Amino acid sequence: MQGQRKQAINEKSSQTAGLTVTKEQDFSEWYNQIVEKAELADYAPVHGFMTIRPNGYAIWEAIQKNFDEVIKARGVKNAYFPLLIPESFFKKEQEHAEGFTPEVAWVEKDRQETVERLAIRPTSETIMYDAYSKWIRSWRDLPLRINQWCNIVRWEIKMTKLFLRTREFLWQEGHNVFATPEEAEKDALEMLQEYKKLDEELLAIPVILGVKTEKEKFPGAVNTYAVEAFMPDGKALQMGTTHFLGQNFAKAFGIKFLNKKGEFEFGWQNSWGFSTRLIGGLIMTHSDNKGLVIPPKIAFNKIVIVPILFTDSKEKVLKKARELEKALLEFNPIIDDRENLSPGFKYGEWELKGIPLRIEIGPKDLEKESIMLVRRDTGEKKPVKIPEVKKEVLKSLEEMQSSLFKKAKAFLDSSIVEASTMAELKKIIEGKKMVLAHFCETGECEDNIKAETTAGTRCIPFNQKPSSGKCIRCGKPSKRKILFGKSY
RNA sequence: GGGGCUGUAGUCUAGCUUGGUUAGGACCUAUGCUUUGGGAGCAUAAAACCACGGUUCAAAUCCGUGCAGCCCCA
Repeated sequence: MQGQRKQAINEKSSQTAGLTVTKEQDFSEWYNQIVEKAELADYAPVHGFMTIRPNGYAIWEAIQKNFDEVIKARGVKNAYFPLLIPESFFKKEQEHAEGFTPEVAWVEKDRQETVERLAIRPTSETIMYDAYSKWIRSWRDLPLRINQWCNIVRWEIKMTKLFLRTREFLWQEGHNVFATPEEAEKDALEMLQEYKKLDEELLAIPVILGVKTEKEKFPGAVNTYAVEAFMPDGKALQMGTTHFLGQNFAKAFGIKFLNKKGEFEFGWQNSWGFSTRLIGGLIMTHSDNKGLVIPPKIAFNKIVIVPILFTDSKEKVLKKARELEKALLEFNPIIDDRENLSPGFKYGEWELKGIPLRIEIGPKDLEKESIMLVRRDTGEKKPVKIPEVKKEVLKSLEEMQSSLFKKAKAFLDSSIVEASTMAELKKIIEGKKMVLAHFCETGECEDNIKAETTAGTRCIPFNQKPSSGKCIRCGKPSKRKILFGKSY
């Protein structure tokens, strides 16, 4: 809000609304302005926390609604587990404890009555699996599939980027238990496909699927899979992750069942989650220099109707606009009948807020029994006869959805470049693209590549068919290629 | 983890260097009138020095600490 932001505005002080920087000029500031001006979120009084405003929360609700149906069809049930977790729970699984302890927020106040500290959940494996150990007794209790929609707190030292990095965020975390490893791993991979579908079909954000390296995987997991998108500023963004946990947590928490032979066995588990970060990815991927662009499928209000109000024809125009509103009710249209604002102002405002379609209706249109239909992403204006409106709206929404995806897909595809030397790799990453290269998959080489390239280079998970070659760093045999790039 | 910058009405700012009238302007908001096909006009009103401490006759201004925000580098 201050600093850079002020400088940016000084340059264009005559402008009173809309964005004051372009996506190309200053990506980071452009992002901040969209979040603020489209009223998606706001800064909270406490460092690293954010308030999600109704416009932003509506996007989250649409994601929730869609995904909730998906998981329920898979037999997952929603539940809710406590916010506070006893410290001892954390220490039961060693890798998990080491991975999360540095960023746990502890509740210290008024806890004299107990010796034990309480953690605000940074993730809920421990508290959920403690409950699971009580609930699971027999093979007949499996599979157990439970998801929760909740908030979590990870007390990072550095942060702040609304939606992308805050200390508190909302997410869903699913935790399933199976009788066999095959089922658990298969389910984790299927969930990865569900994430891909959600990201691509609903959010219109193309993703890459893959498995994380040893260094990048979730603390306590056997395998971590992820879907990653690529942002216009040259950084990858994780859009969902699933973990095959093996029996690590089951052994730590005593999740065991009697199998058909009457023997005790530990359960095989997986977990999977995505967060409000998706909203950050959505904003960065589709929005432009006029403001937010929301893919139609995720937009709650898909249409804004702007009646053009002249004194002598106001009543007639408003009446027709209200009829349209009624006819288009299923798209949750906004009718902007504010009389003190000019149409131009309204166009700008709704473009900033990302409403997918605009219907302009004025006296000239009435004479022709038509309206003007305007697409948010292309700005294309099209006269439509009134009886055809619903049909054209549906068509435009579909076209917009697929056109946003195609555009983002073309960008992703053009952002992956093959390299065979470290010099090439560095150059490509500096050019804000990702590198596809052979890699020996040792932690040592991973660290070296990170150290030798510009800041923030990471291995990006990528499912690549096996192919033989030499590691780009050490020259040792490589079984497949892997992606490298900067990452959020 | 390292470095830099910033905090004045709901928003953007002037004033700070060199302490000194009633902290000025614009947008927004409210009311009234006139308007409305790409960001309308006039009038009136309401509204601010991040917090705490220090220096001083006097602090938005100088100093310290805290809180908050932004950027760059790891």
